[in-house]
Amino acid sequence: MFFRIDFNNRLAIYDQVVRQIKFAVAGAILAEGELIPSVRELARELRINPNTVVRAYRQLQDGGVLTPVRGTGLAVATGAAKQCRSERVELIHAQMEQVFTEAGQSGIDLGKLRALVEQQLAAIEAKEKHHDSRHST
Amino acid sequence: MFFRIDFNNRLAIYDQVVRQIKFAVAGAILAEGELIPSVRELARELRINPNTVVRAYRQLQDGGVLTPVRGTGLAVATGAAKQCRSERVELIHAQMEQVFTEAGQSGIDLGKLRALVEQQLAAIEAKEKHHDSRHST
Amino acid sequence: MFFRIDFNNRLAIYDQVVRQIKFAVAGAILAEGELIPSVRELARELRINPNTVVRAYRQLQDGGVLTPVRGTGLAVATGAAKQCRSERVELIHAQMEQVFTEAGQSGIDLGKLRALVEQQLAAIEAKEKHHDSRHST
Amino acid sequence: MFFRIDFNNRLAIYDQVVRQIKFAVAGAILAEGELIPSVRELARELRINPNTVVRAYRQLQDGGVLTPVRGTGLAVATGAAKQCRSERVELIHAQMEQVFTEAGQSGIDLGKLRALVEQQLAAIEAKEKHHDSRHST
DNA sequence: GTGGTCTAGACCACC
DNA sequence: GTGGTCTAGACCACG
Repeated sequence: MFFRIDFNNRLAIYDQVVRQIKFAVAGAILAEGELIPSVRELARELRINPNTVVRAYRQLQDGGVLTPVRGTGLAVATGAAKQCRSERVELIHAQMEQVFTEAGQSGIDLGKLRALVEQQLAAIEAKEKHHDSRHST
Repeated sequence: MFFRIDFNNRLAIYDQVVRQIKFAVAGAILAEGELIPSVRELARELRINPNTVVRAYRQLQDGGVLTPVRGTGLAVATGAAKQCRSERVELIHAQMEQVFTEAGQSGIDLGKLRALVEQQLAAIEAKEKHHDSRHST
Repeated sequence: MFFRIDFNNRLAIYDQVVRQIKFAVAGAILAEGELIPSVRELARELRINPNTVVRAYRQLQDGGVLTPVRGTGLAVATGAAKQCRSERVELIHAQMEQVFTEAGQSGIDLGKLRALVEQQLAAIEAKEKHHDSRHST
Repeated sequence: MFFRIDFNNRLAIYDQVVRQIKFAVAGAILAEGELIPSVRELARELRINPNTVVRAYRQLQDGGVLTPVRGTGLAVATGAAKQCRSERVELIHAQMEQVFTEAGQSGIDLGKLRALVEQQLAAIEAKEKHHDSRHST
């Protein structure tokens, strides 16, 4: 599929799944109306327990991102793309805030901090270019 | 004291204590050889259970940051400052990596991401200047 | 299970658990990869508090003897057997050193001391033979 | 004085003091009727808290090993030597038993165990000879 | 079911 | 007063 679980991440696994599904919808990797992978399939792929996937999917249904298709499975709800795009910024902002707050408390030199940040941004940029060269978004 | 606990943070409380003590040592807020607050005192101040502090302090002892002074309390170990300064970068780097990895996967626009980052950096810079104006490091 | 707690021993209970688990791994009573008893189970069996077991298990994880199997329990880490075998000698040596140092300071007659020692060794030998007769090592 | 405190020993400090005083009496290093060091003096020498010495001395008084000499201090009680000599074996035996029991449980090879023991015995023998060459007991 | 964490409250040895 | 240990009982995430 389109993402992996970071077992070292403090974020709960099902939360990671929720996030990533939302991101996929926001980025149109999952189109509205499209069927998402079955619980079993995603669980196998991510090597996590099916119950964990169930939990994530339920949360996404409750949030209006997914909608059940009788006898078929779950599909991305109509209107979910827009919603997820706006949530995306919030989610990232919230995480950024926490990390930078802690970094600020650490008393680290601002220059070093900026260097760390630039390094990360560059890594993303590199990955994006590589991705674009394969198929345009 | 010199920090607070974020009860909403997914990071375990004792881990937050460990982190903050390390940061304090790294930033020379706690000097080598200096006695740290007693278990009971810190617990009272942070409004957490003494056992939680005990656990953090024990971890710091195991890590060579603190050293016991028999019947008196715990003091910052000699050589801890240097160690904590290098650990500080690692800790922040690790967190950054996680957050930026997720941000990258989110497919967010690189410009928006950079804007978010700059906002955070500016906030830290502002806080630091304010701090410097009170007493120079 | 394979050991008991000596509540009169000055050694902390969780340290006794750590010790005995290491010995069990060293002696191949617990094989690498094998699941160890759950926290609750061992606590029930040894009639100690689960938290005490938690503490011991955590220490063993930190020491690389145990490794978590997500959602399943804790297993003996690969490579732990060798490590525990070498630790075993160190642990016993350290205890021996203490006792014999005190014995030496006591001014006891060397002959009497040797007699005490031989008595203990004989006891162990007897027990071992008895053990071997049940199932070969 | 005639002994040191092993701060790594699991035995409580005041217990170590008690033991060592008894051993000194048993070995006639402290003769019956002889004044023992004052609380302050011993505390300073062993680098322990005077209260700890007080506690040890009280225990020795309760055990009939020491007896107060009005306005002067504490002296070795008459009859203490014999008593301490018999206690000495018991004390060492008890410790030996514990250590060897634990060693037995460890499943260590009997040959290796015996080697460890012989090493310790040899160390004591060497020390004793050296001591005898200075002044005969 | 599993381990991980936290709280509350107790006792001990040592200063 | 200090830290060290243990118990009892609770909640959470994960399988």
